[in-house]
Amino acid sequence: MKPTDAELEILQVLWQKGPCTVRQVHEELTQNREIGYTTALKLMQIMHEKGLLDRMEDSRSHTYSANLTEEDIQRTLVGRLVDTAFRGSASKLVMQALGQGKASREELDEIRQLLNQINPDA
Amino acid sequence: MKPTDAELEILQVLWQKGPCTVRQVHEELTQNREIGYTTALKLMQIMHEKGLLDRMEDSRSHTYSANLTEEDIQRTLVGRLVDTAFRGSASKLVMQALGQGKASREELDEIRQLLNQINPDA
DNA sequence: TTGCTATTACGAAAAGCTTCGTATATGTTT
DNA sequence: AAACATATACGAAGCTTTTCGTAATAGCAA
Repeated sequence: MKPTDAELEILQVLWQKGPCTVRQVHEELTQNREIGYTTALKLMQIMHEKGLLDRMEDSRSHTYSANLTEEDIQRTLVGRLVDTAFRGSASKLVMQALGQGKASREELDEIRQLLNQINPDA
Repeated sequence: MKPTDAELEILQVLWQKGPCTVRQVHEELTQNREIGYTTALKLMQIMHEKGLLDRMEDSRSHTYSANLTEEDIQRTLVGRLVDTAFRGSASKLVMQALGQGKASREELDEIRQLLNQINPDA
């Protein structure tokens, strides 16, 4: 399940804030860019139809929540990117990401630790 | 410059085979999926208009080549994915990619070496 | 030359994504 | 109850991407 760009924006809000009404999501989105209320509503309705969001119809307004975790989507998107842009080589993607020089020393240490867990005797 | 999915397929062919005619690209694409000749042609014409491909009009048939390197596009796509799906954290993406367990021991060693180059005294 | 084949050019249909206007329903306030 | 505010529902327009049919063009073969 690969979300579209607009869908991913909405998922980000729900992952960070937890279950939200359309109004709450819309307010968050307008922090970053202009987008109409009914646009956000429509997107979330479609995402619900697709099974991407759960919906609680408690009160007058509905409360939506993400049906997949952030890690689920990250796994999907990384897998796709490896296949389509890196000819299946996850390590090439890793090298590219590390090469951008945006990771802090602490993050690099974390990665080192993970490497040791995967293949300790190197 | 973010290529579409279909555009990326074509770029992959050109990166691997070097400059190609539409026929050559089309033959390669049909190895993986069904796609009409004129569909491939149209895509390549559009990519040329966008500046994504160069075109040599030598003979009757034209020869196309990628205008950006594989690394250029990889950098763009990784950067976008980090921003949209990993909240800007390149190291989270790296952890996710490594966690999939698809990298061989040799690849992991390569990554270790790169880590040491970036931040040797850890 | 006349027809056959391979190629590009053009246009438009089909599908998916994004956007929002308008209508409708449901509470809330006076 | 009447007016108002807030929500959802619906439908459609606009844009991008993907697809291919048809026409025009250029070389090749008979």
